[in-house]
Amino acid sequence: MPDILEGLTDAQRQAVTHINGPLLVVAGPGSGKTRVITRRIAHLLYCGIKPWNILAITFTNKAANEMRERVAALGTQEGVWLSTFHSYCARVLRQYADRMGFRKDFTIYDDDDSARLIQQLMKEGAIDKERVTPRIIQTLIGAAKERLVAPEEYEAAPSDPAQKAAAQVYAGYQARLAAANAMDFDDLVMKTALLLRQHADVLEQLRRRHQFVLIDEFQDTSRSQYMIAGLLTREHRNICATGDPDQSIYGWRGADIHNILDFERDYPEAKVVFLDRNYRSTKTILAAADQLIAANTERKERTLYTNNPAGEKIRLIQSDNPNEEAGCVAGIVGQLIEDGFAARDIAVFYRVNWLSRPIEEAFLKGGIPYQVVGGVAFYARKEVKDILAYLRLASNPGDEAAFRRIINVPPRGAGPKTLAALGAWAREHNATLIDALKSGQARALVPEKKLAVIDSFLALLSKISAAGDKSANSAAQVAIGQTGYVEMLKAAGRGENHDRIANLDELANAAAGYDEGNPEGKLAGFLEETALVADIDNWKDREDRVTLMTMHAAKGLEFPAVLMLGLEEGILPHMYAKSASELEEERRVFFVAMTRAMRKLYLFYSNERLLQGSWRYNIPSRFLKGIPRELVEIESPAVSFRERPLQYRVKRQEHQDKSASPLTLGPNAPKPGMRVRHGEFGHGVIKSVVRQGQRHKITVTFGGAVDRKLIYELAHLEVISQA
DNA sequence: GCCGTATAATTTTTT
DNA sequence: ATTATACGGC
Repeated sequence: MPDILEGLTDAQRQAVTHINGPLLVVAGPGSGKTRVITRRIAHLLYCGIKPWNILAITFTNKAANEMRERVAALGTQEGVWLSTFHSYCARVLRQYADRMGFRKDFTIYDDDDSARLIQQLMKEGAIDKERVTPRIIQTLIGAAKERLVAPEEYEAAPSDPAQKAAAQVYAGYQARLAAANAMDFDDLVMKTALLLRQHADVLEQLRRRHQFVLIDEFQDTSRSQYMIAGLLTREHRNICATGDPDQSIYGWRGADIHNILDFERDYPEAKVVFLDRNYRSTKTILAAADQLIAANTERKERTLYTNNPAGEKIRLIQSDNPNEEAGCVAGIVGQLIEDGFAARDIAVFYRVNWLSRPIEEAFLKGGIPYQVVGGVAFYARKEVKDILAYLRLASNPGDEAAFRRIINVPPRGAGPKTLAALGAWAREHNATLIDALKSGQARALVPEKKLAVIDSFLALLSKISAAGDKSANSAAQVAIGQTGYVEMLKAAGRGENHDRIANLDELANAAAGYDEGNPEGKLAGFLEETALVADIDNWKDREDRVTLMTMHAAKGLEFPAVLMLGLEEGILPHMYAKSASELEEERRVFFVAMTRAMRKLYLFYSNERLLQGSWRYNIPSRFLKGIPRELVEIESPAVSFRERPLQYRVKRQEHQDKSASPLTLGPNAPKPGMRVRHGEFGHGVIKSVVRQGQRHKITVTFGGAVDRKLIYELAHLEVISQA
């Protein structure tokens, strides 16, 4: 067992070497949980378990990929099932699609597609959308699916207009999805649960395949996900759940914290391992977080500890308004960079996406390189979604959402009236909109002049489809190059459409990248990947930029320096959080955010903020009072920060003039002699470097003359000094 | 009936 | 920034 157990604590070793029977690992922030999971998989393989008998579910694709790499570094991992819950469900459903009445090339509708469909059904059903928005109905239907409630079982409280509207729409919504051979995100999970429940032979096959099941971030699994896990493991009971109740922050999406809190009730024989030692943060930061979260009641009692140094006090900075706050953030970030922090070591977190705006402006002014995670994600860009709609429609002619999106983009003379007529025909004949375009009767609805345009549209789709059988990239090339989309952008362009065209190039690149990694995937595989990417999956953690992201997106990450914004009543806790349990979840969001910080933590609140169009005076977040006073240094920007952004701005601009593109600095390549700091092993000196493609395999001599082999790009090393 | 332009309105967290 | 909506021109 060469390296598998090396450097593990007792508790970690217990979790890694436990093989048969249920295992619960309650892992505090920064306690080496990912390490335990990857070593555990490596250990299972070492013990002779076949890779294809291991199923590991992670919260994001990024986590899955990271895990795949880390397991590979310890030996082979070829064949281990490693994916998110949604990807796993999609994969299973494709295999058994016929059992659920779908074809295996079904489309996955994103939130936007499903909202549009609901809106359309509301229009057809003449439901007043002033009082009940599509969004509310979407949430209600999602909640019903989470409880595995079918449309005919859905019961609405008579007094609730939103529920009544949902009851009216739900059946039609499912019917239209089925007609389009499409599923929404909630269907992926619900239909998988139903598949396992209703088809004993399928369940049997899957049970036999997945003999060892690991589920990470267990505190954020939903009831139906828990049910899937339970069905798969009920017989062999080899389920390993890892997570932390204090980091459960997706309750609004159906996550049920009781899955982890009550794990031992359903698996009484479970071995439980607590990982309470933190290797990430300073004593100060950890103590503050530990004290804060102690106020919650829905949790497992524990006390976090660390042997790391006490470090600096947490700094609490009050501003008068968001602009001042942004100026302070830019000032502090600039100072940190001057003090030797790399931009990639710094992160700015906020509860709601729109808080990033003023910060971006301040960073632009200050010449601070940054990247925003999420917000308007790449795949949510209009032009990207349009081209993807062409690809989707070519791949699945039933995809009504895709059809409606692009039938008239660029304009083909098919407006609302034509579309309504086609839609009526399609529903009457139980056919797709594409069928409607092809049928003689429906064609009679369309003016003769337009028929040629329609025919070339249909021909184009066949062409894309044919290209899609070769590769995703070739399909994308056709969709971008031959739809007239780019010409349309250019014609409308007053300069800014260059960005859009560049985004389409990037889409083609993404498709090419997919083809390279998945030669068998073709267009359908690429489409599935684009449907299930998370914002965080696109985070370029190798680029030397300051990261801006929501506190939710920050889960699982760590940064030497963290700045948290908008710590005010109404924002964190958010104004929508009312019940006691919702407030506890808000506190956990705060906890998750602060425990990302390794060495420096800054907390910001502003006295005034623009909320929903009007300026409001905010009071500081109640959670700030949950942090022991002696761990915090309270500062007013007027005293220590107001001038710094200006100084910094001047400096950075001078620097910018000299360097051609300051925003594209790559990470420094490792060199022997370089002094580095590792979160767990401490300070060390790089002894040797071996290049492996994009990666560098390095040997580092840490304090106490211990040599360790690390992958430079994965080890999260802090560079103390160059060689 | 469709197309283009202009105007106003709107933001919790996300697979 | 995107989208819903209205209006005038074709």
